[in-house]
Amino acid sequence: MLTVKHLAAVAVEEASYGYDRRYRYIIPIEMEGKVFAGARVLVPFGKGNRKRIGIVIMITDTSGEDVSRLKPIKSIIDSKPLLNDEMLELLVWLRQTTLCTYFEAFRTLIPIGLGVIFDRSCRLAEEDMSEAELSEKASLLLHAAREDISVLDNAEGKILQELTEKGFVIEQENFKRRKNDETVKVIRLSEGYLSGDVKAVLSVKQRSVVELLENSGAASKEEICSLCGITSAVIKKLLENGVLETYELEVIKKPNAEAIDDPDDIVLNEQQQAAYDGIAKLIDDNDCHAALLYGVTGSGKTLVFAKLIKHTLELGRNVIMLIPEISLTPQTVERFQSLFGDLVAIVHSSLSIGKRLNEYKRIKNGSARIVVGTRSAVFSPMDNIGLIIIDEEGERTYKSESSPRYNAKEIAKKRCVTHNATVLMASATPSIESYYYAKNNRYKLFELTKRYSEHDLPEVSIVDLAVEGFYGRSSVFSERLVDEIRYNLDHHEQTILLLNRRGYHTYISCSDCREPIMCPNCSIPLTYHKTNNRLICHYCGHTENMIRSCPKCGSEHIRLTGTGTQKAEDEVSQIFPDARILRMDADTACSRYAYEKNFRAFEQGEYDIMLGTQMIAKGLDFPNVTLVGVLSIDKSLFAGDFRSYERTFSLVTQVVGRCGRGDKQGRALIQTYVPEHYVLTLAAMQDYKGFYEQEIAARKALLYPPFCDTCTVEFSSMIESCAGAGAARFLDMIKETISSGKIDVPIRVLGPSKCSYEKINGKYRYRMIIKCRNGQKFRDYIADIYKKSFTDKEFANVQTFLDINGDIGV
DNA sequence: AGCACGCCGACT
DNA sequence: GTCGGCGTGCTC
Repeated sequence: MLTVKHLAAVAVEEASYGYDRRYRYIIPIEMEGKVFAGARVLVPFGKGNRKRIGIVIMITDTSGEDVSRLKPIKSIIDSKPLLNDEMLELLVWLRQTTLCTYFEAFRTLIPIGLGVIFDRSCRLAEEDMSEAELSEKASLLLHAAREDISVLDNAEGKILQELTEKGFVIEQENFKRRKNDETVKVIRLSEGYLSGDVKAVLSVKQRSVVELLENSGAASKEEICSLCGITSAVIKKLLENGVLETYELEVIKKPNAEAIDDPDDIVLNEQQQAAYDGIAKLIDDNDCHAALLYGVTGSGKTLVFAKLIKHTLELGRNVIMLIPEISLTPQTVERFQSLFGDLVAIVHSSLSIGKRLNEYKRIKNGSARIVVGTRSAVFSPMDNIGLIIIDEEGERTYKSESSPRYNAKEIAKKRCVTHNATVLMASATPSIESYYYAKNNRYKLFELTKRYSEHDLPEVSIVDLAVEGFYGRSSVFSERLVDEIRYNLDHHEQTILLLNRRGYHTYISCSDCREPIMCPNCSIPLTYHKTNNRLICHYCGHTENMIRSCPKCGSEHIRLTGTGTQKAEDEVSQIFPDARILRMDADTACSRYAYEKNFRAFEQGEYDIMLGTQMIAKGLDFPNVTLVGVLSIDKSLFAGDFRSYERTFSLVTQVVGRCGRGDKQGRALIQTYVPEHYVLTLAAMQDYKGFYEQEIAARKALLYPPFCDTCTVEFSSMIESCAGAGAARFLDMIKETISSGKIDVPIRVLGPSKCSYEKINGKYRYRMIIKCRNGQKFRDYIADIYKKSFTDKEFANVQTFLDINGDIGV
């Protein structure tokens, strides 16, 4: 072997966790110095040496080692690194802590617009060569290809390789950007015309175009047309005869955000100032810190954030601010744009690919210094971070539910360690874990207990549905709630109604055999939607026509029960025919634009009542809302996850906090069958600390986070018995480690058992909960078993995944 | 996942 | 004897 100096440790795309490793490749002499860690390369992989995209994790010296068994890199995809050292380290860490593959981690670190699709095409060499040395198979293939080139696409790797090596076939590798950068087509005078090689007799109109471009250099087609008063036909002709040419100009669009407010104008009250001072001191300290800002609803956390951001920028450092869901917090986003203008970059998943790439570039080149965004924004390629804010830190949207199953809070902490920055978590209802850490001094605790407006918290009443009369048969409204809504309508004040079920009727069953009508793919009852007279599964999206008779027994006595938002809307409009009602749920508001438009219309008083699912419960600020009605909360309370109480408490507290934000006192009514339940009574009093004391005691007694970590292992398969067998085998593998003494971490295994919704999307699901101590030792232990499952035949038809500290219910 | 190697049964 | 079944193991 010649002088090979360096090797590249490469992780390949499309590797399952079972063989996702760093593979070492020779860096050929001609690529010496051109291959970088954090850049992609194309490598031959496996027996067939099929080309795969790989990411270089590391470059090492050969140090004289025998290198003859290693393969060389085929070609370079990125001429410079996409990931810097911090991001590379984050990639490796993400894989290690969430048990995902290198490429799954890689994909979350770069915007989708930088992804490449690799495709291979082959053509035959033109020159004649002797075919004598070809093997029989290769010769056959060559002749077939001369008839029809497409046979090469499906050819056996080894034979094709022979033909390429001997020069009969030339392979071309094409990398396509998944989507073009946001570019504009620009027209300029061609090189040929400028150098005088292209001569043309120009018409008057053509002359005017050429003159324009001689002066301006380049312009878009539309600009030329309007400035010269011509149609595109003239340009087309000029392009044809080579006078003009087009090229793609990459644009970095300036967002049209202008700073119109000054953060210095914000005046903080005494409590806010105290919190600000304390947190600012942490930032100044230039060491990593974690802080929790517990502030009741309406206490003005956003103002404190604005001041802190301003302070951080003045120190020359940058800020990431995470929010749970961008479309639900348009007001927050607008607020920050009006304060900081185009220093703000907005990052979330409903942005177009081009826009996202654009924001990514603005962050990377330093022109955006504040990132406001959802979960994935925590990976923003930002240098010199001083502060990461996580607003509504208890929200479940910070936890990814698909691989890599990371929690943005953990990523934020990790990045703060690297940058010596401060992570600030904030909420009116912090997660039990966070508040526990704050009380135990792992986080610094700051509190805002006063509401910003002079009004007290709303007056909250719990309505006992077992006692209180309903307004009518099959109504979801108690008489009391109807009275309160009427009062509000009479006084021209606005009302928010929360109902956690979409659709019209939520249960369709047969009166004779009493069977509910289920989704064919999921073990979920179908929901009736009146607007299109169809049955819909809210899990997999399956829809079918409304049935006339029971599919089981043929009876025509179909019963429709249960109320969703659609029926509730119908009911409100029957009771109050003149009320203007806005329904907000996943069926009415598909796009972010629709959300914003509707919220704004409601804010401007175009509606009297807003009725919706929990999307309307949080973060919004409508001064004229003085009544909040929660139609039914019981289902959320008994959802079967150990976090159900915490989530219900948070939901009720937050929605109650939506009212009385202006200068009028607010009222809230919560309808329930369990009026005595401590979660509801404490939420009614907005007593977070009381709730925390109850909940932390329960967590301790039953051993749940923060007193342990959880690792969910889910097994799914189209074949029910396979899912069960996989789960049983996994448990056996754990047991083997115990009986052979190969385990040195404390664990407690629950299950495996069928998931409560046993079948989703046609797949049967089992899950197992492992209570553990989430550290490197446990992860190594469980990763080893997980890896083994990939080669175990019990798992042939089973998909398995692990989720550390995710949801354990459902 | 995909591909080759290898070790047993039905065939020239 | 050998062609091909798919079980097993590896992928730099």
